[in-house]
Amino acid sequence: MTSSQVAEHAGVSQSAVSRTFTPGASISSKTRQKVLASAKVLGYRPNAIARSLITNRSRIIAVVMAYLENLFYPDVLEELGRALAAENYHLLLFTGFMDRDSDPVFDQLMQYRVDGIILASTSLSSELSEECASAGIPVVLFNRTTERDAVSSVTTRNREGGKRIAEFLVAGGHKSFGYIAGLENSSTNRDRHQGYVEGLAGHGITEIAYEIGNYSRPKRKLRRA
Amino acid sequence: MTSSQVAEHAGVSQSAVSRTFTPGASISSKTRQKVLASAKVLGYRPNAIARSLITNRSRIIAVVMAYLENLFYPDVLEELGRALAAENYHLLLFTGFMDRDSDPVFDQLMQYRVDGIILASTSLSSELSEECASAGIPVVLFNRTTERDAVSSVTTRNREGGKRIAEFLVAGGHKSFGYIAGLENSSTNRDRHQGYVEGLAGHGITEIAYEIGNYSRPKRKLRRA
DNA sequence: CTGAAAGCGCTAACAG
DNA sequence: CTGTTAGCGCTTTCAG
Repeated sequence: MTSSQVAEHAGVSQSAVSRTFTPGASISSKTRQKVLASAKVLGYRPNAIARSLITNRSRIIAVVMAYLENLFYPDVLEELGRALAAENYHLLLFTGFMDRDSDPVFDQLMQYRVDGIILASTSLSSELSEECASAGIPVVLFNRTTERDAVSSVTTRNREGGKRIAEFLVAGGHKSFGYIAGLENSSTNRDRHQGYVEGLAGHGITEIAYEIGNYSRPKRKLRRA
Repeated sequence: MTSSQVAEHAGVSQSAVSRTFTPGASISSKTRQKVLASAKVLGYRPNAIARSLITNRSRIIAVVMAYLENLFYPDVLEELGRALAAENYHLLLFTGFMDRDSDPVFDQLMQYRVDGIILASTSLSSELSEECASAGIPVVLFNRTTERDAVSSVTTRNREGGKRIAEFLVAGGHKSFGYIAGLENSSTNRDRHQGYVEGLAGHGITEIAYEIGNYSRPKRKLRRA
């Protein structure tokens, strides 16, 4: 079903059909009704692909989440899906690859001319971040930060969180302290650790056991709903 | 960056550029190299949107998962992402809406001319399932079954599972039995229940307490990674 | 408000 | 193997 076919059926021009499905386009409600009626009969839906080609906007946002094992991410994903749908955007998900080889992912992603990229649980090589910038594709990091100021990022206040944990433990009367790191060189981990150390330092505590955990646990097997 | 620009830069026809990026196309390796070189310099990537418009294949698979709260689904999603990427397909995710209003979702989904639809944690209204069929879009249900034979589905053997649980409990010497249902009218729940009842019946047990749980638990709040 | 016409970037015959 | 040509389905000037 194409707009031309609908136009023919409705006895109007193809442009009229296009205008019918373009919010705010200049069209009389009479013509509009005719088109809508024909569209319904023929089961017509505008072709988003063709539209994208000419408007240069795909209304697709790429979301890159290397893994979903961390329970936090599915929650985020669901929320993201809801929010994007509300704005009539669509979510192209890239997941299930190791953190290392994200470059080929971007190659794919660029080909779809996505309107924006949300990076969670992965980072962008500086080369690619530059390419996105020069291509005019907005990139936002989620739960990550970076020094490059071209890239926006959304995170929680990890340092504050670490500090509060420290206060909490001290207030609980604890006497010996430790810290189990996540991915050691992630900004998330650095910030939490810093806050924790600072918090304890405020109480004159400097002796803190340290271990690296990498957020690891035995790999989950597929489970049944 | 368009193929024409690359063609000009490389001193070949635009078709040559197209052929360079079409696996199996008839092109000399000399021309190919020239094109590849120019493409690299200019940072060219084929426009998947334009390609889709003419080939009528988007290489996009829509995955519909109403919610991701059940830990099983993120696992599936990750696996799906991996598998699709390996075949050079892309995953358009629809999530974060209530089970009821999935019809508008399909409206969106149809506009993108997806090559196929995977439905998990949601069902398709018969009307839409028909429309997909007539549009030639393959649909597969995941973790759901249906009577309509036009629709394929992938599930685990729930009946067998229910039966085995029964055997297990009996073998453990238990004497009184109960069953907590999930969503009561889902095929998944029906099959498990049936298997469980059958299994127990095999041992002459017919008295089984019954309660509906709806897989519920207090709604999870956003958690930090 | 409406239609005609030009093209978005690409693939797919078609000749050479 | 290569270039030329004709569209894919749509939006967007441009006249009327």
